[in-house]
Amino acid sequence: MPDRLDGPRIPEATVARLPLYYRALNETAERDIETVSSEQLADLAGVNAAKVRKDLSYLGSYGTRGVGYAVEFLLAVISRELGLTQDWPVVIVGIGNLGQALANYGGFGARGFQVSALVDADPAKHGEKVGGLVVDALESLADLVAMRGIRIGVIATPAAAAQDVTDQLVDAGISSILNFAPAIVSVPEGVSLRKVDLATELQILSYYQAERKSRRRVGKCTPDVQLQATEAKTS
Amino acid sequence: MPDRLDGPRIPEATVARLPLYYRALNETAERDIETVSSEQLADLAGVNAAKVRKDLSYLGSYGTRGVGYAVEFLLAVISRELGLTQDWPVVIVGIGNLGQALANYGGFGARGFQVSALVDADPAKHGEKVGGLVVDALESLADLVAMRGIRIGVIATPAAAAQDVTDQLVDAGISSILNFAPAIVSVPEGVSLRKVDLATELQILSYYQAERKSRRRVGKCTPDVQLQATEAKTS
DNA sequence: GCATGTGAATAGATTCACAGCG
DNA sequence: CGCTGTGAATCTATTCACATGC
Repeated sequence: MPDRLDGPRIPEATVARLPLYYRALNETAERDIETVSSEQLADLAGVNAAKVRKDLSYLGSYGTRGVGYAVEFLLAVISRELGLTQDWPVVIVGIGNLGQALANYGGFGARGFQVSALVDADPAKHGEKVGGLVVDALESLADLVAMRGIRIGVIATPAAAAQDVTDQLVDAGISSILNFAPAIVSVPEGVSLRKVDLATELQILSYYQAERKSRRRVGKCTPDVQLQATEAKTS
Repeated sequence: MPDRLDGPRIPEATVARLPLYYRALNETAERDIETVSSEQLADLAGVNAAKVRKDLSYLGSYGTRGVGYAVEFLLAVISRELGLTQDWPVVIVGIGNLGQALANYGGFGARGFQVSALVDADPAKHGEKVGGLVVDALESLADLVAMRGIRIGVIATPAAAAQDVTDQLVDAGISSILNFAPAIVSVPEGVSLRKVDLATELQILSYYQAERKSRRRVGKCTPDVQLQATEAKTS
C-alpha cells in the first residue's frame, strides 16, 4: 500500500490538528475502546465536534454513520497521513541548556522520531555524551546527515547563530526545520520551517493578562476569546 | 499614563505577531536606526508589509507618511500594549529535563519575565538548586504564588500530571498558563492558556516532508505553501 | 435512531490597491 | 514623491444544520 493517499490537499489548519487527534486516539486505544464519536474525540482533543468531522472528512469517509470511527483504523489512516509509518532521524544543533533537554527528553522520540545526531559549534563540547549520543562538531553536520539519513533539523542555538545554522542544514540536504532560537530565519523554497519561541509565547500571555487587568479597571467584561496561533512556513 | 490604551480590540492573529515586531524593533534600535518602513520591519519579522501596516494600525496611527515609523516610539507603544512595562514573575512546575532547561534559559527572562519559583512533586528534588533558585514542594505552590506575586505558570510536567497541576495553578490564582506537557488541559473562563508541543510540531513537519516525497513520486510540483499555526485559548 | 459527511452560511485573516498626507 | 492607513476584495477557516446511510 502506498505511504499516502494522493487525495485532495488538506488545509493547513487541519494538518496542525491531526497530531492532536493522533494523540487522543492513542490514549483511547490504550483504554481498549474500539470506536469513538466525533464528539468524544473532540473533547479529548480540545476542539469541537464539527471541526473533527470536517477535518477527518478531508482524509476520506472513514466513519460509520450512527456509530462513529473505528479507533485503530483511524489511527492507521492518520499516522499514514502524517508520515509516521516510518522513523524520522533528527539532528539537534546547539547543545546548550535547551539542546541538552531536548536530547534527553524522552517524549521527543515519542512516536516516529529519534535523535540521531547532536552537533555544537563549541569545541569544548565535542566528545561529550548527552542522552547517549556523542556531541559532534558543527563541521561534520553534512556527513552526519548523509550517513544517518537525517531529514529533520532542530535548531537550539543562540539567535545570532540561527540563520547560519539554517543555511548549513539546508546545504546538508535537510528540508524540515524546527527552530527554537528567538530569531527569524529564512529558508529557500521547498523547505518547511516551524518555530517555537518561548519569549513570544510569554508575551502573548502577557497581552491577555494585561488586557484582563485593564478591562477590569475600566469596568468592562472580558469576553470569551478563543485564541489560536502557531507559526510555520513551507516555502 | 495608563498602562494601555483602551482602544479597539486587537485581532488575535495580530497579537501573536506583536512580539515579532517587538523583537525586530529592538534589534533595529540596537543598531541606532531611528525609523523603519513597514517593508523593512516586514523583512525583519518575516511577514509582508501590508500585514505590518494593518497590524500596527490597530494600535493607532503612529507612522509618518512618506517616512515610516519611529523605532523607539513604536517600541514603547508595543511594549505597553503587550504589558511589558512591568515585570511578570513566573513559576515553573515540573523540574525535569525541560523544566531545568527553562529555569536556566537566559533568554527566558528576556524582557519582562523572571523565573521566581520552581516546584516539583518529587520530594527528592526539593531543596535542590536550579538556576539560582531552590526547588519547592508542589504543595507550597499557592503560598509561593501569593507571596511572590506570580501571575504566569509554566507546566513542564509529564502529560499525566498536567491537568492536575493546571487546576492547582488556577486555584492558586494564576490566570496565564504556558503548557509544555503533551496533553490537552482545560481551564475555566478568564484563564489564558497557550501550549507548546514538541511532538506535534515534529509531526506537522513530518506531514509536509512526507507530502513532498509523495508528490515528487507522482510527479506533481509542491506549491508554495505558507503554513501558520500556534495554539492557545482564553476561556 | 443516531452520528457521519457536507453544502451553505458565517466569521476571521490576508492581501490588494489607492486615497491621503507629510 | 514615498509611505502610511484603510476600505474593499479575496482567501481561509469555522460553524451550522440537515440530508444521508448504516
